[in-house]
Formats: sequence, structure tokens, C-alpha cells
Amino acid sequence: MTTVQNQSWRSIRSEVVRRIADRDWLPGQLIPGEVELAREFGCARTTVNRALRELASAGLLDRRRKAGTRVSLNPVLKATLDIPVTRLEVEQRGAVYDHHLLERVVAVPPQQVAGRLGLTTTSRMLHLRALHLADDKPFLYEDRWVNLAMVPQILDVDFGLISANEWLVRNIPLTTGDITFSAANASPDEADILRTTKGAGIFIVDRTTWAGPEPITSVHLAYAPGFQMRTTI
Amino acid sequence: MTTVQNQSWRSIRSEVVRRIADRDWLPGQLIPGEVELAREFGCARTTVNRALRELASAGLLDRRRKAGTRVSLNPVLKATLDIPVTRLEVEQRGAVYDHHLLERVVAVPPQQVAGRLGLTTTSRMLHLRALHLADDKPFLYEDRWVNLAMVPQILDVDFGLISANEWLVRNIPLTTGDITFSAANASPDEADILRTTKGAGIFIVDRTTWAGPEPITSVHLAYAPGFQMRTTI
DNA sequence: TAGTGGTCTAGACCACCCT
DNA sequence: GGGTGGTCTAGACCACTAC
Repeated sequence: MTTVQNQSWRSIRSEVVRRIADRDWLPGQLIPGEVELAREFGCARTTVNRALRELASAGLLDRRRKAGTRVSLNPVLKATLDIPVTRLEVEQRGAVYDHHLLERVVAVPPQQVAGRLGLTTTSRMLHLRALHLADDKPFLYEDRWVNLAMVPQILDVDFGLISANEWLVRNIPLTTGDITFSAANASPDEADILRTTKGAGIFIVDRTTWAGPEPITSVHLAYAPGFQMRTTI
Repeated sequence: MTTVQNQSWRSIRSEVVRRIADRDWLPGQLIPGEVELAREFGCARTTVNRALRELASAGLLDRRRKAGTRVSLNPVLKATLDIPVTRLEVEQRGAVYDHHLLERVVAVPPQQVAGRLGLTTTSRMLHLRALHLADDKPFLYEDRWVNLAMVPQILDVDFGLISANEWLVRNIPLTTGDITFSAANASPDEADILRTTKGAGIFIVDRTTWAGPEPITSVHLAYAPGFQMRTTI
């Protein structure tokens, strides 16, 4: 047994990754316990625990009390998407950001939107439609409903100065929600707004947001053709 | 000052999240140091550190030595996508999985593919085209190139038994890479294979995979219309 | 019920970097 | 220079669960 001294938890993590990559430890195989690894690496069990815990949360290891730690059989690929405010998304692409408010009206939302938000009542909500521009070209068409019962102060916001997107992020911290990504064909309206042709394949994001148990907003985003969302694994 | 005893790091995390949500601590604001919080919560500094570290990695806090810990000004929304093997993706939707190999040939890849993989040579690669089915309906069309210099043993695989996707995950552990999500209009070929109409909006995933410094595979995935990718924040 | 990982402690030293 | 977070230690108790 090789004993390596003065290893930080990162080194231990690397070594474990190496053993998996080199197939010293095969998928599904039980690896030594924390105590034994601590002996081998010449460090405290806490340090080994830190390394293995990180790898487990990354999906590379499966850990269970009493059962021990195994190399994952089906290492689920985890892609982390950073979804910034639209303004930053545009600026990160090296373009100049601008946005236009297309519609701002208080109305009763369609059944579909109310359902997504878990609202059975027919209470009135704020309906916003906006176009986000990158270098004066259409980038993203946003169709949003905001729950006025939760965010009444949004009625006073000047959306010429700040987008609803950005205002909500700044004023309603710590929201949870779900996101759906899909593809669609541009409707005539969407094609007109995004200055493309009807039927063009467009990238769609639907997001519903909650602050604790209370629904805040539901938004439908249609990106202009050519849009790509990138990430690294 | 309220002192709470016997708090686990999860409780501390919750309390910090509450203070941010309730705006006791405003975005950009410096929060108390670990030592002071440990005093307040009646626990060891290590425990506070664990809680704050997790929140920092979630993007909710910004931490710097000497500068202290601040509430993030622009909490970037982080969506984590779990990308399982296609077979599991289908089965998780409650459908029966099947797949057909459409083409399997060794050839020189087009310039675009070689470029993505960082290969300037015109070395031959394995070209695979396959259709993944859910309940006998087209689910995903896969167009893949595999670097034979790195994975020669893939020539012996019977892709009637296991998809290339699954074989690679099982036999080349620990890959890195990049993923691009986009929308497109189905080409005549794609429409034919996916049994849809030409021009239908389809969800596209392009993934290039590396094992350390060596390129392994580049794959183009076209999902059947109606496909949605979901996640929770 | 025994073995494994999960967590907490009290203390220590160090790296970083703002002032 | 000094204050902050980053990490490590040695030990302890506990929760879970396979056996």
C-alpha cells in the first residue's frame, strides 16, 4: 500500500477520479471505506469524507451508510446552466442590449397560465409582452404574467428603464420554480415580432416562479432563430 | 441577539436563506463573519462554514478572504440538467425503449465534425446513425462520430444489444465536454426518420466529449417534435 | 446489531487580499 | 499588517440500514 502524506481533499478527489478513469475501480464496485482511505492517504477521515462527498454530489459515487461507497453504474451527466438576466445574456455575447415594452395590461390570465401558477381564482394579473434586442436585432420575445396579489408594487415600475425580468430578480430574491426547454415553429405573431419567417424553428423556454408557497410569475420566452444555449460538463 | 443551540448546518443554511428572502440582509450587503455567526448560533465555526460554503456554491453568497461574505448582487439562476442515457430518459417517461441502428460505417468525418473534435487529420472515424424509440414511436435521432484512435474496441460492439450512447458511458468513464441546445427545422431526411413533417420545429442537442485531452465522440441529437426538457430550480 | 457514512466540535495553521 | 475564509485534525456521537 502506498501512503501519500500531506494531501488536501482536492488531491484525494483527483486520485479517486483517476482510479475510476483508469478503471482501477470499476463501475458498481465497492471502494474502500473512509477509515481505510484515510489510513492510506495519511490524513484525517474528515478530509476523505470531504472528497468523497463532493464526488457523490457530482454523481460519480453512490454512498450509503452501512452499504459503503460504490462507483456509480449510471453516472448521470449533470449539466449546469447559468441563466443570467437577459440583459447580461446579451452583453455576454458582446452585443448592445435594449428592450421594448410591447404591451402592459392588467387582465385575467388564460386558464393555462392560471393553472401553471396553481391559481384557481380568476384574479387579475399583470400581463407584459416585451422584445429584447441584441445590437438592435430581435433576440428574445417575452410573454409574462405577474401575480399582482404577491407583487402589487410592480404596477409602479417604469419598464422603459428596467425589464420586468431584471426588476423581479432584484426585488423578489430567492425564488424557486421550474423550467421547460423545447422547440416550436414560430407563429405568425412571433415571426412578425422576431422579424423572421412563419414556421421558423425557435427555441422556447417556459418558466414558472414561486417565492416559497406563493406563485409569482409565469413567463414564455421565444428566442430568435439561431439562438444557442451552451454549457460545459 | 438570539442564540439558538444544537443547530445542524442545514438549519443554519435555512436561517441564512430566510434572512436573505425576508431582506434582513440585502443584496450586496456584508453579513457577519463565521466566528460571529458561530457565536450567535451556538455552534462551531466549521459548521457555519459548511452552511455558508454551500450557499456560496449555489451562487447565493459571494465569499472572499479578508473581504468577508456578501449577499450576491446578481444571483445567477443555476439550472441543473440531469442528462441520463437515452434508454433511461425514455423509461423515465413511462415508455418502452427500443432503438434501431440506421448506419454504421467507417469514414472520414466532415470538416465540421473534425473541427469540433480538434482533429486536423483526416483520420477515419466510426459513423453511427441510430433512431431511439419510445413506445415504438420515434423519440430521438442520433448522428454520431467516434474517434477510433481512442476507442478502437468500439468496432467489436453489437449495437443491436446496446446503444452507442450507453456503451460509451459505461466504457469511457469520466468524460468532459460541451453541450449546445438549440432549435431547428426538420430537414427532409430528419422529418422522414422522425416520422414528422419537413420544417417541423425540433429540439437539437450537440455534444462533444473528451477523456482528458483526447477527443472521444461528437454527436448530433434531433428530438421528435413535442419533446420537452424539464428541470427545477 | 454491527458497520458505514453524516455530522459536529475545538482548535490550529495557512492563504489570500483589502486597507 | 491583519482580518477573513479555507482547510485540516483527532475525536466523538449519531443515523441509517444491510445483514
